[in-house]
Amino acid sequence: MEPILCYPDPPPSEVVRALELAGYSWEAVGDEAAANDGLWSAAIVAAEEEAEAAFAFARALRNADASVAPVLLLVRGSALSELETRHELFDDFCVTPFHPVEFEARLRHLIVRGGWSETPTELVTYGELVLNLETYQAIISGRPLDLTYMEYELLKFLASNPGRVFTRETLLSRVWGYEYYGGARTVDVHVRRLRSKLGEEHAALIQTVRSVGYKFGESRWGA
Amino acid sequence: MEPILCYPDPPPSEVVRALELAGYSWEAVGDEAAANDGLWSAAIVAAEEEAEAAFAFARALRNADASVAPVLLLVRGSALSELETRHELFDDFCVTPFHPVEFEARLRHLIVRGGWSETPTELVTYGELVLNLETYQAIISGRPLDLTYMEYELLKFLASNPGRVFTRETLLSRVWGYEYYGGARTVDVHVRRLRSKLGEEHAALIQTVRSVGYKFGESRWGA
DNA sequence: CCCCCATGTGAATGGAGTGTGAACTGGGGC
DNA sequence: GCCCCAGTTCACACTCCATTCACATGGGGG
Repeated sequence: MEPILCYPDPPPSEVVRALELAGYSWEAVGDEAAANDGLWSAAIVAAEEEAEAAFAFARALRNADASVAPVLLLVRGSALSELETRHELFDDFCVTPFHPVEFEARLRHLIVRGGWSETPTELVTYGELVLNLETYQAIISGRPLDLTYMEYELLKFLASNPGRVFTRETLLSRVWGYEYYGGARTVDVHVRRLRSKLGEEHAALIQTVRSVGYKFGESRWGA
Repeated sequence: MEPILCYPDPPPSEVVRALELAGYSWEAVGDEAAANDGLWSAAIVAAEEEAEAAFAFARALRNADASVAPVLLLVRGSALSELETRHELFDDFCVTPFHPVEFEARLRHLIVRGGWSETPTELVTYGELVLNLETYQAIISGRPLDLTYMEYELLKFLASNPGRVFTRETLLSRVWGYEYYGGARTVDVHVRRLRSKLGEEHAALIQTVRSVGYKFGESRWGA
């Protein structure tokens, strides 16, 4: 996906934080000249300080025939009235200070509606393992894994909490999700099937902790 | 100027107050039938309570060919994540409780801009499949498909979100409408009819994800 | 008014997925 | 070296799910 254009350079720290949190790639520019090279999936223009300069930048973006990326304007609540005569300069605005969730929702809406790019996919990754939560698919070292529902759920849970040890009882209640009498073997068997499908070289991703349970990946406390 | 359409009837009191304050004329309706008579400069859909009904109303607005009024959605901050797959239903949203000044600014922006995102092409394509949203026709490999209304709607929804898995419940609520009671078998049967009409070679476009639901086409593996 | 087509629902079927018991393995402690 | 315990592996039975068929409903057009 194309990165997101930010103005000014550097952007406000809350913008950077929200972008990183949402997993977008971005790039900051200080003037319109720099904005004309490259493709952008959206542009964020912070008009909290030096509003006039920001408006000028937005106008330049609009005039540049190449870039038709949608513009998200950041503005103080006290400055909302200044938008009244500038509707042509932006596509959406966000009142600062903003909540990161609202910010991301507006950004996503702009990008999706603008048809500029696809939404970032929800992924769980660990090393060479990638779980696509939207498509229920798993890939390791580029090779697709053909997992059943329970195998997928178990792997997702483990990979979402790498390095942490779970007892069989915990796994049964968190993955299977119901009160369970006996049958701790169930977990073992599913772990075995997972290991065999992960293949020889990655089977060690799921480690046995004797007398305790299983954990995924390396411990955070060092090998 | 044409009045502003409000849903539900009566609208939330804060909406009424803000509209009166800003001097807009408005009218409230309780269902989509009432919305089809008359011209509106914008539509405000409050989805704070009974979000599903509100989404269904917004969808009906979008489908009604007559009304092209831009839609402003009111939504709780905690419900922002529900917007993720519903971007086509609205043009802008406002998080409640809102400040009247922000509300008015968004409304004005919508009206002035006239709803900013006209979809450039009314086509949905995936591989050899082409859906013409204006003429309600479907073509695959150059061969026209004779689809019924529900089959078309289902295929449109799936093809608009390729690679993503949807549960039967999600499909029922998103394609059939909200709070549809009854058989998940309904989805299965329609999928089967779609597959048979797609023909042997393309039947695999709709994939079954066991214990989960259905998905369309291949997965998207974000960067 | 009747027919036809679109749509929804229940039941039968076949098969993939899952759980369980039992045999097997391996390692640590005595 | 032996025993015991925990984990692993295997085979099989059974449950649950998707598919498919057959039929009921109901609305629109001829």
